[in-house]
Amino acid sequence: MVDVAARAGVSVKTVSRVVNNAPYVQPELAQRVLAAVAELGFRRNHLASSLRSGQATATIGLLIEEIANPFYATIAGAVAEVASDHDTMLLIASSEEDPAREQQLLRDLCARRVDGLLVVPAGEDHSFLQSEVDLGTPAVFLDRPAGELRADTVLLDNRGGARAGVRTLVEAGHRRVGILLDSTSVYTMRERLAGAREALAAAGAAIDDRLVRDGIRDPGTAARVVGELLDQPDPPTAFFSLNNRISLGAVEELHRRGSTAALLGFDDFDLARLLPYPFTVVAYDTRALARAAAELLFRRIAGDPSEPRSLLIPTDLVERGLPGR
Amino acid sequence: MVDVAARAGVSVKTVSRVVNNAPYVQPELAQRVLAAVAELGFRRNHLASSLRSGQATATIGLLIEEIANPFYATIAGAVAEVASDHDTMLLIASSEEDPAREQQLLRDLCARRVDGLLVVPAGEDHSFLQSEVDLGTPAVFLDRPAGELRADTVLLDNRGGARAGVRTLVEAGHRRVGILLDSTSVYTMRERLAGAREALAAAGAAIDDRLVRDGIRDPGTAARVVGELLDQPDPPTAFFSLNNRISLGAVEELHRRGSTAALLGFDDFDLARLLPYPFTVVAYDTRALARAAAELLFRRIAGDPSEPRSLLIPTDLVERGLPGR
DNA sequence: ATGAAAGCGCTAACAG
DNA sequence: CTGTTAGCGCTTTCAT
Repeated sequence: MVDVAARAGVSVKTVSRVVNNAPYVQPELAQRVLAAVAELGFRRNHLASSLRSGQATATIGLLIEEIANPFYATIAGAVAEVASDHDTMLLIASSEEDPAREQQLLRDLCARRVDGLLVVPAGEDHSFLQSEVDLGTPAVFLDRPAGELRADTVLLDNRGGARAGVRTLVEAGHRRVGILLDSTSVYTMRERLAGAREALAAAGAAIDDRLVRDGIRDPGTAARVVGELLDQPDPPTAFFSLNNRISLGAVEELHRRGSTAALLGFDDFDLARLLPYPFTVVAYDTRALARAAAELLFRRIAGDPSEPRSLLIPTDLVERGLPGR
Repeated sequence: MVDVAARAGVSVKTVSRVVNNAPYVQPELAQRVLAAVAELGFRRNHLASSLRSGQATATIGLLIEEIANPFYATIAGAVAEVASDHDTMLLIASSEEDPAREQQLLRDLCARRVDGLLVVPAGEDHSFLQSEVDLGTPAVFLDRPAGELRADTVLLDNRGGARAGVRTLVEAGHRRVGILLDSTSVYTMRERLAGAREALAAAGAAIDDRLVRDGIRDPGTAARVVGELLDQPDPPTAFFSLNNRISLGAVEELHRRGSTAALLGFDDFDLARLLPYPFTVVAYDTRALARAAAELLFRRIAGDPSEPRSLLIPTDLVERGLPGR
């Protein structure tokens, strides 16, 4: 900038004004400066700029589990759009479900002085963020609630969606429902399970805990567990799979066996229509979830001082066939 | 940092040393500093640090078309892993296939003084990056070659993969092959088309340009075009679809008609096994593509001064059934 | 409307 | 081993 100023025969401050499109610069001087900028290939150092001006790195941090996962990729895409509307760049970090790593990454994002944080939390305690939030780095949590920290939160209606879905199973006459999930250590799984329990309880159906199977991490395991449940005496007449990885394995096994069990899944699929076994899903709008969170964050960045808010994104039951009992 | 130094009764330099784990600090002083850091909630300002130290923002920029697209999400995931190995964060920007936007985003990334750039190019001319590269911001292009810029490039073997795939069609007796693509303005499509032409030409099959259809952007259009081609006199006996969006539509239409045409697709599917119509694909390792590019970039960042390199990632023919003529 | 000087928070270069 | 000083590139403040 000093070089540009020298070349244009003006002060650095004038260069700064021109580069930032500030008013009150004579067109003639501005021309000279622009010419010098072009000749010298000058590019403003954004780091120095935001160091001096205090805030506004025009960057937000997004912390997710894993960017390659389509759910998080969809979130990242929607967030990127909102960020782009605010001329803001996106720093993306993947926690890989490791709370220690999550904490380190969040600290690092703060050290880079992002304007705000969008977090799909992995850990249970985010109190370490309190000082950052107090110091003016707003944080919005999405998909899962923050632990030990009062902050804005945007969640799916996991419980309500599961309840509505399982209610249709009950209404179709099913009482023995096999429930397949990965881990109760994940908030969304607990909520979905609770919703299922509520719907069954409302029908006066005692829940058979032997039909609830967790630890299912991949389609192969899901297929095996479905087989085991079907092979036991008094097998389930319906299944509720709590995410789409599990649904996939269930579809395969039910199709393979020519079963007539009903299948309900949480999470929609792009290709559900083409799969060889009909099933109904509890769908939701991932982009709406992410957009709501991002827009809330930018409102906070703009200075909205109101109390922390909790938003709930509704789910939608998409019926694609559900055999009765 | 000044406050921490005062509190610990040491100089700022000592604080700096402690915070950066520099050697030659008495454990006792280090303890005092660490205590002061904790009490004051001090967090090092990464911006100021990299401003002063010249380089090393520990950030790389990734420019892609659209993060929500699974192909790019997979790339981002693999890049994030490599970056994480180098304690580096990832700034992701989506060009949305707009060359002007691409240029603006790349300039912005440079203004933020990223240590390097990973680019899936959208535009045809990247000469504007020359000065940045000369000034020490290395750039590696992936999936498509850079325009008007000598730079490292990592590409898929689009042409070879298409050639090998279509050769199997030819060997199965097919001579009339319908070719479905979105746009010849995209490098990868041109290459795949060229590979298909080569394989057909090698078999002495005159290419019927009426069987080559472009402008197919979605599965619905793909299905319609497949129908049109099958309904014309002397229809194709096989189809080659140049990406998986198109393959999806083709699968649907062929299945719907109970057709016996062979289907070959470029791009593999997660769920290909479950789809209702058998087809063979030219598969490739997207993560390998991204890893190779990222590793090359970090080698450049570390100072590798050798000539720009071009890497070619091989493809793999996955046969899942291919009816003969 | 333009410029001079100070300083954002940190680290490099030197002293001690 | 520790401290002092200067300065990264920019913007703020206050003159002019």
